[in-house]
Amino acid sequence: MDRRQRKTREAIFNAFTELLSKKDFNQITVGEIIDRADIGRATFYSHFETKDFLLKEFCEELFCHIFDTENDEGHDHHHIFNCDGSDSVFLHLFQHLQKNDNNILVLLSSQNNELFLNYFRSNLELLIESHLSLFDIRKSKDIPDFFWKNHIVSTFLETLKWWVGNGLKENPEVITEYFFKVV
Amino acid sequence: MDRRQRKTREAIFNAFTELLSKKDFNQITVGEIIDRADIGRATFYSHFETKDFLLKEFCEELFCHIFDTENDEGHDHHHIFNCDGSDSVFLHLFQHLQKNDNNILVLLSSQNNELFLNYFRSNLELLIESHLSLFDIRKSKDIPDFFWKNHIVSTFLETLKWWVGNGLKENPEVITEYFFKVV
DNA sequence: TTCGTTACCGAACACATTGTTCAATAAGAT
DNA sequence: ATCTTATTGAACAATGTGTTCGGTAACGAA
Repeated sequence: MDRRQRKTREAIFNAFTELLSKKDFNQITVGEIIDRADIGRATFYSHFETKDFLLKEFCEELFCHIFDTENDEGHDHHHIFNCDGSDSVFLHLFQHLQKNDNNILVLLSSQNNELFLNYFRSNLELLIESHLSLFDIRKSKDIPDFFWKNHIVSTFLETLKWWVGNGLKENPEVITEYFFKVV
Repeated sequence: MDRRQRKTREAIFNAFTELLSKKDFNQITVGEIIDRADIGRATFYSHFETKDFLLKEFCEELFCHIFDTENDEGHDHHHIFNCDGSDSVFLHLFQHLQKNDNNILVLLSSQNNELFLNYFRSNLELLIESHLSLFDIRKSKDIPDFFWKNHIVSTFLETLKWWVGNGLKENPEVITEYFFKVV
């Protein structure tokens, strides 16, 4: 990829992040983005078809980044559901989010985060689907699997939102404990 | 209130609902609303400052409607947390939503429903706050109240969204049972 | 029915935002 | 050194926003 392309793309993403931390996605205009990124209007549209596509690619990139580093660190995710949550994917996710990514935190605390959360949701669902059987012992037999799956994912995302919204005061370990206890 | 005002207000709301069931809030224009409602542009703006205020008042009205009818039916809500969920507020809410309001279902299944869900959330939080002690026996002592409160409300809303998103296939009683079992 | 009030109309308006086009330029790759 | 391509800046039509205003007609109260 051309160095110029990379630079402008990054400039756009940076400007976008800054604006996103200040105002709602819908209230951000392309004009503001290109002013802050200091690029030409035509350049923006040569990179992104519309503002929505910018958000989409932004989310995708962040999302890939989370799960790539997760995998790079060599965790196998067979113990998703060990009792206390230690060494689970969920703990790793909480830890990762606390350490690394300001961008992700911005997205999670902004209003219009549905798109990003949906990426999260669908991937977590896949993850959980393949390990739901490990959870069999403790789950009530009266409740269908597809409800359980949705419940676990929802609870994780809501816990995450709550944590971020409250300023990341608790340790990842504590949050993971809360999460496992309520689920 | 002038009969003319009521009529236009209703016409706007109806047009808004129809459009909301077809496309995202952000993609709806004032032009479309007034065309469908068959009113003048100036009239729209004499009723609502902006499109966002329309959404706001729309949500408020729907939301009041839910809780008003809840109260009119003379339920006292002291048994929010009886074991199986029968005769709980939650059951009544599920029942009410299934029977009555197409508008609310439209809002719940649309993308941009954060505003409406927030009304829901904050009122449910108040409701639960005053009855959280009734739940003491079964909740784990290691988890702070404010996390529990958030968890219960989130789980209710996520259950509701899941139910609506899946086409209201289950009975309200069944959904309430699921909800109570996972919480 | 009458009379004063007020909501609606509709057409026009300035304004902001969007997304496109194009030739010129400068920075890339090889 | 040369070919390629991203960026620029300015202009552009098209669309949407929110306001204004005189004229009309429906309204509520007497």
